[in-house]
Amino acid sequence: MSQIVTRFAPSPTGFLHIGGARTALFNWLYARRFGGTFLLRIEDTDRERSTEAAVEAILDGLGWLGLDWDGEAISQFARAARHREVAHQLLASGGAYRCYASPEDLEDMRRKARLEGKPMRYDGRWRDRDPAQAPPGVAPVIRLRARQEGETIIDDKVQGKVVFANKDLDDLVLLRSDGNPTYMLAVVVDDHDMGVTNVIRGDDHLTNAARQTQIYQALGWDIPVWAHIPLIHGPDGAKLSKRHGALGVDAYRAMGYLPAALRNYLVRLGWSQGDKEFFTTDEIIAAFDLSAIGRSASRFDFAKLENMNGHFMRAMSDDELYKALIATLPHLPGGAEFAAKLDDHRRAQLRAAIPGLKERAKTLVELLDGAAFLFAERPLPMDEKAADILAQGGRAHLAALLPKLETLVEWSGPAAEAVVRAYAEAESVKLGAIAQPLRAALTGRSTSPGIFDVLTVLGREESLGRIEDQARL
RNA sequence: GCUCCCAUCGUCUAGCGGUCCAGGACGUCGCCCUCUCACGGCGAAAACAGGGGUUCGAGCCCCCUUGGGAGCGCCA
Repeated sequence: MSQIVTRFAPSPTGFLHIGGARTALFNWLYARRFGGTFLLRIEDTDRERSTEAAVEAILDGLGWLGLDWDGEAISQFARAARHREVAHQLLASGGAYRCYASPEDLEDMRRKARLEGKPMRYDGRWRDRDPAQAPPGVAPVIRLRARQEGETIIDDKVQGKVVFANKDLDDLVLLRSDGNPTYMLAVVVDDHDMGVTNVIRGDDHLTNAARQTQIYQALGWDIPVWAHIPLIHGPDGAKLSKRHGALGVDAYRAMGYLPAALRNYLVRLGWSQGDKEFFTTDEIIAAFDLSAIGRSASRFDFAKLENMNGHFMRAMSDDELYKALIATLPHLPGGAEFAAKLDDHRRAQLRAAIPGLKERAKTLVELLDGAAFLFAERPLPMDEKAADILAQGGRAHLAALLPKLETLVEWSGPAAEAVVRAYAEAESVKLGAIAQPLRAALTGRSTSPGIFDVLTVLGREESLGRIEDQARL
């Protein structure tokens, strides 16, 4: 088997959205699976809409997702001369011809086609016309002299065999009148020159594959193996657009998702291996194959992503998770302010709190939120539920408990627990009746990690201070 | 309109003619665990779009209908 070469070819007209990320992932996986090469090509031939910022966003997004490409990213625009060369080569061989039809002519064709209920098709008026008849002063385009009879067959790894009648495919433009290549030409030339063996992309390109096949044939080049994967839809089943769901991958980072979780989720959207849901990246690489990809579009479901992310967080070691949180801080809402407050003491507290926190968080955002009590300053603001707990007899318990806690020689979870339990027993109340007021006083909320863990992480001085603040009111 | 693709629980999916009165996961709802919230455990409700064939037998094959989607540019 020859060496596999795949590529991801985004156009830098905006951020890297989730659909593009999945396409990149599949290409990356396929290359990694078969020991091949994964290339990146920026399709920046549309100078009007391409921006440097978008290129940056795409590279950043791929980097964050862990999809490393081989070699330098290639700029399609920089290869325009080569595209022109190929167009002229085709012209010389008779595989293409100059077309002098004006935009108005084309508009007429379009109108007529619509009137007759037919799809717009270039009528080939210059296909066999003597160029001597060219109207003066009109810059021609170069069109492919496509086969008009027979069929063009796409043997697709995902879609199966798809047949297009050549009569339905017209003579596409290869080179614009301004001398710039079209996407169709550029893709074929670049994929060929880059040695791309497998083209994996969204199935919105399926009909393009037929047109590109014709170009390959005219050039006498080998046709790559096609794999057109189904698109992702938004939660409501409609096409993923900026209105709903089609966020840039940076947004997913800001929502606190882990790259490994997002990869797992994305690959399971359309690809499966029996009932297995969770995969390490190595497992996916080992198991991935195009033949297991379904052909129907799927919806993006945040609930499942979130659940999956929670699994990944819990599966991580405390150290890894801690590092991931710190590294992601600049991207999380409120993360920058949080980072500013991080001194050595607080880093240690945060690290110590991770085991209790990670059971309760599905995203890094939730993890950060759960850690908020560590950084709260006395006197703590109480949320509504916490205030309720304290108002309904909680304060009295705290006042009674405080001196007992103050006598503790050794400040530890088990020691504090012994005191609290003894007190609850003496008062003939359930542990919860004491734990909840404590929680309220210590965190300002009605939910938190185990209360004895909180006591430990906060330390003696801060804990007693917070309890006293509430006991005194 | 034309061409092409698709169709199993709300969602992602398993199923490659009999072992499926359809399995798993998320979500939902109970119960258990329990200092709260989570986690975890147990359990429940929940689907083969409809209609024709083919076959001894169809979720799996064929056709039609319906419903989704994509493409039809001198955009990519």
